[in-house]
Amino acid sequence: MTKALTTKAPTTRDKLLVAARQLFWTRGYSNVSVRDITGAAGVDAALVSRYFGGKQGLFEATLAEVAPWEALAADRDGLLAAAVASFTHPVDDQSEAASAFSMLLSNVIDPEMGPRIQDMVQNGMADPLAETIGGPRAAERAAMLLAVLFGLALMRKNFRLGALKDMPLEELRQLTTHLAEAALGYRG
Amino acid sequence: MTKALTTKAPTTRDKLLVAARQLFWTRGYSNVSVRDITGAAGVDAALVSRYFGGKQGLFEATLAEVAPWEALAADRDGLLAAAVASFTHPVDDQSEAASAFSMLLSNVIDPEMGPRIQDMVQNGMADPLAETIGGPRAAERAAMLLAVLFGLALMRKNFRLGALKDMPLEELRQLTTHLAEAALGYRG
DNA sequence: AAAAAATGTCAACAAGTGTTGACGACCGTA
DNA sequence: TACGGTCGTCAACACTTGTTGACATTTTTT
Repeated sequence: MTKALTTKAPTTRDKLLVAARQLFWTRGYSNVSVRDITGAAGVDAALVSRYFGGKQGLFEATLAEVAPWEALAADRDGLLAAAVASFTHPVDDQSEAASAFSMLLSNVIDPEMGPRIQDMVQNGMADPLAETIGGPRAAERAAMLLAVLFGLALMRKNFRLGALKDMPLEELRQLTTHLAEAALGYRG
Repeated sequence: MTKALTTKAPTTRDKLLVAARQLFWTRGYSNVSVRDITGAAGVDAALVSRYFGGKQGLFEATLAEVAPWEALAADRDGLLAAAVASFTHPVDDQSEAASAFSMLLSNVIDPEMGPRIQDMVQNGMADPLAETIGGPRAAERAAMLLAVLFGLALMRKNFRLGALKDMPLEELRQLTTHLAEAALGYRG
């Protein structure tokens, strides 16, 4: 008999995945040790190698969990609103989307995982985004939009600029939309 | 007699500072080991503790070298041009300004040095920038401008988005100016 | 019940971390 | 010539890193 439908006690593999994602996605790959993860998960350090083949495999497993950027499901008209919405969460939001973006920021700096993250953003965000935008200079405008979104997230969550970090969400969306419109409205 | 005016052979202390800055400012504090630095400087690893009291002291010494943001010397009219100029270098530029900004990016993620960097940007860039901008919502507009500048630098140098990384500098400045104007022109 | 597979525990490893102290070489001054 | 101070070299330290293998335990299958 397989897994029941009700929520069961989490397996060791799942405990590791949960703890690994929480730590990797906030502190970055190199700044998290295997013992940090296994300590948080309450399991033995040797089990990382057993279940995932090692630290790197565990990180890859957390990457496999990242869902495609929801804004890409929107059409050209709804794109701006969807993009802005997906980037404006409360600062301490732990949701999938919020964590995923901060994960990209925390790991693109990493000497080991940087190239891996670059590919994810280029192929999974910038390229499809340019396709949705269409028209002349689509790639440039897509890059500008991402710059605006990531830049604001960076200033708010990582640099913790006073003006942004305590701003009401409604005003933040307004301000983000203003910059995003400028990005999409760019004409060489 | 003190140091002569002509360029002399660099002292060990200077060799360490040069190597440390190059490595710390590109890879981030935690991703650089003392032996990485001393190896690059061609010096024994023990001398870091002797001259700077330890790895942390050496990092602080490199921070002391960072010059104030030159754009802040401009008045309100020249601000935009100066800000854009200070952020648009060739991707592989090794100049003081270019390295300083990539250093802020690489180390704000770091669990140990993050808060230190946050202070530098808040007090050394955001606050004085808001003062220069003046008027209503000066702090918000300053934050937006920094978000645009850092966001574009991030997309270009760290995420290495195809559309930006090979773009001619002239076009990059044009595009950066467009977004920067939008940031400064924001009215609640 | 017996065999086989999966699962967890523990100690240890080689390599790398930052840091320290002993030692000798050098160089200025008394 | 002696002395004192700075400088660089070397070995070692205590600690953390990721990973491995031996062993015991539990679960599943035959």
